[in-house]
Amino acid sequence: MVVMTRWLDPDEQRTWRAFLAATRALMDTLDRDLQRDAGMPHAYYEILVRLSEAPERRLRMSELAQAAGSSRSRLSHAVARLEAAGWVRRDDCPTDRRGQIAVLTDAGFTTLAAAAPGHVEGVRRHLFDALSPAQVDQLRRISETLADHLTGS
Amino acid sequence: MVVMTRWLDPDEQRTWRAFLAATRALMDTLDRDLQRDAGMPHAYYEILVRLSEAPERRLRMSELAQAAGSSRSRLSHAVARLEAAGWVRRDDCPTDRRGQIAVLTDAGFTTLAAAAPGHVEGVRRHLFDALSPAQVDQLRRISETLADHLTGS
DNA sequence: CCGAGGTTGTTGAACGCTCAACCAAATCGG
DNA sequence: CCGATTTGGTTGAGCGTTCAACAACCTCGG
Repeated sequence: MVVMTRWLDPDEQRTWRAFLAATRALMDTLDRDLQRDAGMPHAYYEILVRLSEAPERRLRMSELAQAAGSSRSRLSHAVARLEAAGWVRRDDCPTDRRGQIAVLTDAGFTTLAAAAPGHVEGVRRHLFDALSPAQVDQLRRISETLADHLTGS
Repeated sequence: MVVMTRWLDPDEQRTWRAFLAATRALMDTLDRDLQRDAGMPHAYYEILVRLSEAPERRLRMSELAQAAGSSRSRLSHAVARLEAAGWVRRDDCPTDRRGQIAVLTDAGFTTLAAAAPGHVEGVRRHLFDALSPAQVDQLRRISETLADHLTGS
């Protein structure tokens, strides 16, 4: 059976391309700034953030992967690098002998604290300063809807 | 001089994290689908799209990089791969001996035509179907504002 | 016409991500 | 209690991106 493709109309085209351009430019900028100023990509920064917010700054690998929106494999590679940098340590899990627990070290926390102001400033300048309060609200609703829609299917 | 960091308030935090989660999930999904169904990452798909829309399906490397939102280096590597796949050809530029012109081959066009319906369907399902018409309009304005703000600074 | 400086495009190394394969440990069904 | 299945995490290969360095060419002032 032949199914007709529901192509994008001109308005949707325009929206989609603007969305692509905007998100790419935004992420590229933040990523480059973070790499330059803190020596780490945004994905690693986010891992450190999630760890810093966890009780005792420790999380099971799989929970950390979930929180950071990362695959297990990606996280495993990433934590290996973060461990080599001295920013994260691996502990064995007492209740599950398969488990590993990633722990943010003091050095990791210090590095994160040094990187955060510059990064937040970038997010503010490149995202929030460009939008009206109403648009920020719209963006929140849109993003939450999309995130629900994508992770719930 | 010490400058106070303008931290994100809770609403901004929530917006930023939802935005991160949504864009990451969306791009990951589309990228994976495209890789599975068409054997190419989204960045390569976009290069083929831009070429297909150009007069005679040919563009100077630097214009193509601009159009696809890519660095020169990235495009150079990408076109090398696309050429190896037989989807793109390189011609010399007649007016500038430094120049190279990327040309979409018939095989490239055929591959793109085969990949497009599935990809567009994905964009529709994961983005437009989840949003109201008003939200699509909001997203367009927000994206255009951000893109202007980022590329114009 | 010449040389300085800018532009175009490529290259190779380092790095991060993906995917599939894999091991070890936990859990489930009978 | 035992085998089958599932879960947690790691590994290595292949690929795409970045960055810095580079070569070739153009351009513009003098």
